[in-house]
Amino acid sequence: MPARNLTAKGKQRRERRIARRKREILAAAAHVIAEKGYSSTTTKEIADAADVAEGTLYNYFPSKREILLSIATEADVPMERALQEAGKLENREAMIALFEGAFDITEARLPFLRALLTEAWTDDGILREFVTARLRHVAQLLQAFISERAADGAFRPIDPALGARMAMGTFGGMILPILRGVEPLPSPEERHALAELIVDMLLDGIRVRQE
Amino acid sequence: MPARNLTAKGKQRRERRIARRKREILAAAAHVIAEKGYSSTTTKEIADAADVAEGTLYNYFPSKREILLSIATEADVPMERALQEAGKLENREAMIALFEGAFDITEARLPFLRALLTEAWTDDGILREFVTARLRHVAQLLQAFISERAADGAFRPIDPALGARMAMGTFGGMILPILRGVEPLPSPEERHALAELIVDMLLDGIRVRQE
Amino acid sequence: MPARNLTAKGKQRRERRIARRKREILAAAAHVIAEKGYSSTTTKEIADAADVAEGTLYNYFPSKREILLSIATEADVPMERALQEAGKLENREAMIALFEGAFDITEARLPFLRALLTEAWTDDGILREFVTARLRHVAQLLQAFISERAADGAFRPIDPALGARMAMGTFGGMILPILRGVEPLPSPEERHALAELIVDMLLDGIRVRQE
Amino acid sequence: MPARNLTAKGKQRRERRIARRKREILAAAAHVIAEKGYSSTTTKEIADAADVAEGTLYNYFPSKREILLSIATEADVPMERALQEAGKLENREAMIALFEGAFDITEARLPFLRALLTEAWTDDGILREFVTARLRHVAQLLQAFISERAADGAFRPIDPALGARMAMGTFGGMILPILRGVEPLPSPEERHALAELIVDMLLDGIRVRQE
DNA sequence: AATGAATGAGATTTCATTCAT
DNA sequence: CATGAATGAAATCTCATTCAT
Repeated sequence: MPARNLTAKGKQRRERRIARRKREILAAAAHVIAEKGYSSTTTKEIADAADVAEGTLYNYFPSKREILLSIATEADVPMERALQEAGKLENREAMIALFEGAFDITEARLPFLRALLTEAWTDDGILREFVTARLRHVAQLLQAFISERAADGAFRPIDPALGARMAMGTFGGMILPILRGVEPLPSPEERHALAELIVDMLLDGIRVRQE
Repeated sequence: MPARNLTAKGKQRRERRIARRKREILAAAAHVIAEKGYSSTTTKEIADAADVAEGTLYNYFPSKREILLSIATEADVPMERALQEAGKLENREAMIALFEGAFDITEARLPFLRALLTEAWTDDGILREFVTARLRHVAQLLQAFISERAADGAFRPIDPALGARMAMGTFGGMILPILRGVEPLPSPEERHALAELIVDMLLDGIRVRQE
Repeated sequence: MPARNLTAKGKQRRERRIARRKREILAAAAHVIAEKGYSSTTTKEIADAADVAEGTLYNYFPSKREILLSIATEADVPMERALQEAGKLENREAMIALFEGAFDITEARLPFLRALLTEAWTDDGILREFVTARLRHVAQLLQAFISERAADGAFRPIDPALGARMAMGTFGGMILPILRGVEPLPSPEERHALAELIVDMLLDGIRVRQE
Repeated sequence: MPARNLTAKGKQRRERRIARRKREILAAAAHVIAEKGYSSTTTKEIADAADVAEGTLYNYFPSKREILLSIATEADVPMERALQEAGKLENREAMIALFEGAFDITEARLPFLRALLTEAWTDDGILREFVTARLRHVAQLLQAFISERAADGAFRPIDPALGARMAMGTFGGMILPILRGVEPLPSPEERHALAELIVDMLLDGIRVRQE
């Protein structure tokens, strides 16, 4: 029997090896691209970072651009999952969990997210497909939450869209310096306290209640 | 006739002409770079946008990189000025003026700022020299304000640095989509109301006071 | 007045210079491609043959392939012209003139034709656009001629299409070794005699008339 | 179990298997190379066409170039054989048989011949070794035939070399479009009639004898 | 000063060949 | 023997910069 008929087991092992190598290249590429931006990064730098020859990249990705898109997708996966888990925002605790989870995702995919944001800043296609869509989803969750609370008189009657954008901006103000690499990630212990702080500031502001 | 026998007046006119052409090139370059990012933008594209030949660029700037740095400086000028005018934050009105002024600067220099931020996201030198320094200045103003109010019992005793970052993040959440071009600039009339809203939300939060 | 407004004269001179350089590059490229075939020829070889830098090629042609197509067009021009001049074939002399003219074109465009035929052999698009169309035109002229002569009893009643193909094949048998470079071009003096011979052989064959 | 303890029978079977696989690869390669030309054809395309892995090619041929040379040889074999059978041309029937046989060889080796001619057009080595040599052999047969007939007054006293070239050109005009794939092969029944026509045209031309 | 063709270093991509499995 | 991922040399193409006009 010629060797061209691989056993099922051998085929699986091969597929796993390919998938693993693909992930390795993507991780290396995300690191370099996060540092320098996509167009300033050369395929040679990606290859060196992944410790393979330049030609090898092209056994796994048809072009440099396709590497970038795979990074975007990879960065997208856990966001998608987290949002599905987040479900409906119902109260302070759910909001805290949402922000806390966002810190966790950031940790897990820091270079991927940083590379993604870099390109989203100039590439409309990537912005729309991978960033705007997700942010809109979050904004909807927040808006629905704000509207409900406003309806039962718990929240002030501001424009829910504006309120959502402020909440996201507030979180963005925390997370962007981390993604950019000028601030360290908060430790897992600090995250809960920080998320609480953000939520409380959003809810009650900085000013002491004048009773 | 050689150019060396110029009257003082002629010399001035020549200098003004050069300065004007330089600004034209910078404005054109800022537009293109804001759209595509620095390294994806070619000198030909800049030259075309400025309606000059490629070689002409090099009569005004020694290199492509120097064009980027000039853009950053140009974007920086009004921020510097605004901060000096802002002086000490003293009360709600001063905060509102700070945010409102930021909208005005954004309008005046939109492509410059967008180009600047694009590169700051990946270029540490530009980040430090043109962005971090300014943001730190704003952060200090806000921190001092928060500390004072906290001292006299008007604000809650949160970490002033954190409070400042939240304030800036909140504003960033408003301004980034505008810089990115996915949201329109608020009209001059809207700006004051928007700045008031931001400040009030920061001060009192979204939740209705439970008296 | 800034230099960007060129005089009409200067513009013409510039255009002539560009056209001349374009022809130089094409001629050099045709030489190399005629020798080695299109895909075995590197842009470096073309550039060296034209005595310019590799990058310069791309100031005149958007891609290597476009150079090939320009060669094909260039080779096509005189054939087109000759066919228009050939008009209707009417008698032995017109046939002789047709074949003799084909020798002249071959001399004028030898490398272009050789490069063209090389690629037409494997490239269907080039074959159809630049070769088949011309050959079909010639075939039609010959067929019409044969049909007329057959109608008035001067020619034997063979299939005119077949007769045309034989005539062209006969000429091809003379010209292909020349295009391939294994036979020298006949001198201008030899050409007429050769064309006469071809035509007479076509008309009367090799066999002596058995009266 | 090591392969070295093979019986004579086993050895033969192994050799036959190797030879068979080699022929399969060559046939596949000839197909692809005939379509695209040698240098535009990749080893991957050859391997895919032969339904083996790229590496497998190198178990049978030391290099891509060697595959081409084997194709040339393969194309050459039946021509060699046919020429030996053709023996001396003696009369009209022998000429017809020569041309008819050439159609048969063409059918048997179409992709091999097409691939061979493609490369012979640009590769001097291949031209000399595989094409010129054969053609010269045919030309000699034809020349000898023409000379003899001319000596006994049956043929007109033209240059025998020229006559041979015209005969071959005439046949080339029929066969090249078939090799190129723009005309279909004549059916076995048509071939004899076609060969007769070619020979009669060569002998007596197209013009009706004016008795 | 202004021009834009020329340059060549360097970027992306291809592909014949090797080699560990 | 068969495989196909890995390799890296070489190909095509890009573009910041220079320079003759």
